[in-house]
Amino acid sequence: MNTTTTAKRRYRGTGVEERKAERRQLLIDAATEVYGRNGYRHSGVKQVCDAAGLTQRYFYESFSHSDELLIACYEQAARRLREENADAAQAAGISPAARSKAMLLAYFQSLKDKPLIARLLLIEIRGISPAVDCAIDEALKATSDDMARMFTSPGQKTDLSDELLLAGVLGGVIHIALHWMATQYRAPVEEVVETAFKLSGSLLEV
Amino acid sequence: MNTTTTAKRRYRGTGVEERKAERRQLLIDAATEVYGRNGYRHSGVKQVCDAAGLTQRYFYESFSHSDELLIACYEQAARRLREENADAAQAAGISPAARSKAMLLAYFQSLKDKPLIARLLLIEIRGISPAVDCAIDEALKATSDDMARMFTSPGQKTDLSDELLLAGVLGGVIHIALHWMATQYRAPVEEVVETAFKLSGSLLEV
DNA sequence: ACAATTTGGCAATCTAAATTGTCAGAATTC
DNA sequence: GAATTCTGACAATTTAGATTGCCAAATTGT
Repeated sequence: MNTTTTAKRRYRGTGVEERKAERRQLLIDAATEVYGRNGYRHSGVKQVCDAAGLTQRYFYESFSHSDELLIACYEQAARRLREENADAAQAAGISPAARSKAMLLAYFQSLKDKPLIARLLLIEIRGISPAVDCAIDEALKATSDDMARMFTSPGQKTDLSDELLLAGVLGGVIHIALHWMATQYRAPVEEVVETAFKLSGSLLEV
Repeated sequence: MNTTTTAKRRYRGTGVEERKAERRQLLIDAATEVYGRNGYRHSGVKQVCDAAGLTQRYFYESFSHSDELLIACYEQAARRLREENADAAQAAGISPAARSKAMLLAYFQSLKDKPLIARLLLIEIRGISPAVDCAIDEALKATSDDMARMFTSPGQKTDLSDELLLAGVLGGVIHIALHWMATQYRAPVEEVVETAFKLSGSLLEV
């Protein structure tokens, strides 16, 4: 049906591995879209393959379970979001307040710009399988570390090792995002950032 | 097999409705246990019925979908928890700080005492179906309202209508609980309460 | 004791989806 | 242009579980 995909076919020219990797990435991107739209547990292998323009046969070429694909999607999305946030924070100078605000702005703006990814990252994601939960925990831990770094000035030796409080602030930020999403992103992003910043005040007043 | 259940059998003596209601409650209690232990999506109708000492036939007598039972379990657990918290807060006097601390203590203590219910309420619960999500949102909204009431002294006219901030603080409290649970409730409850209280400081400084 | 009702167990059915298998035709290499 | 490899479509198989149907045993009212 799709002769557009034919354009990239060179088989033997580019090694088998490369084409295989292309298909894998195609599946990840399509799945990110589908999962974000329907939710993981309301999407099937077939649906994802159709969206990717591939047949089910290729699904099993790259992934053994559905979970594996979900994890790949989640990790890709989470990594990109973290990178964007880190870049934004970098660009904001060294003041903890300025950096954390920049980071929050980047975070919320991304969620608004890519609502499907927001859904993938924040909703319907827990409890699929232990492996998925594990990937989530790792991503949250990494984000939590990022946050701790934002709130500490370079020379400062403030102890932001209070994991519980960090987890709480991060959870708060996530729920602010969830509430914002549930209300169709009605509030302006600046207001949301301000609210999240207020919440994280407990980290600054050490 | 169970002749213990026979003790309550009186059929015609107690009306059909009453026995039906008993069975329904039996299912809810058993399901709360099973869902808390395995997670909803890894539990089946059969498993729940076995745990309740009833056959699958009776499941369909009281519920048309599995979802319906899940919602019933969730609502019962959420309602009880809110009641306990409200009672604890009541008993703590009128100072907002004292009341909110009492409420937080009651909340975390309950989660520790009933880890299965904690799992049911906080994990693996989102995204089952729109109806379930709706029940969750309602429960969270109610809890959020409770919180707003705790943080306002009776005579005060402080405006705690900032839904976004309330959602954030509640989310933070939930994630503190999640982190606590994930680390086998290692930290003493007082410390957890203190952390949550610190986080909610942004509500008091108005 | 006997008829009527309720119960519990389990088999049969239905559904949906994952996973595997087959194969004809397209593209590539030589 | 013939042999080889890759592709896409789809059928067949498996699996898992929900949902329904049936019946013999237990319980009750008379």
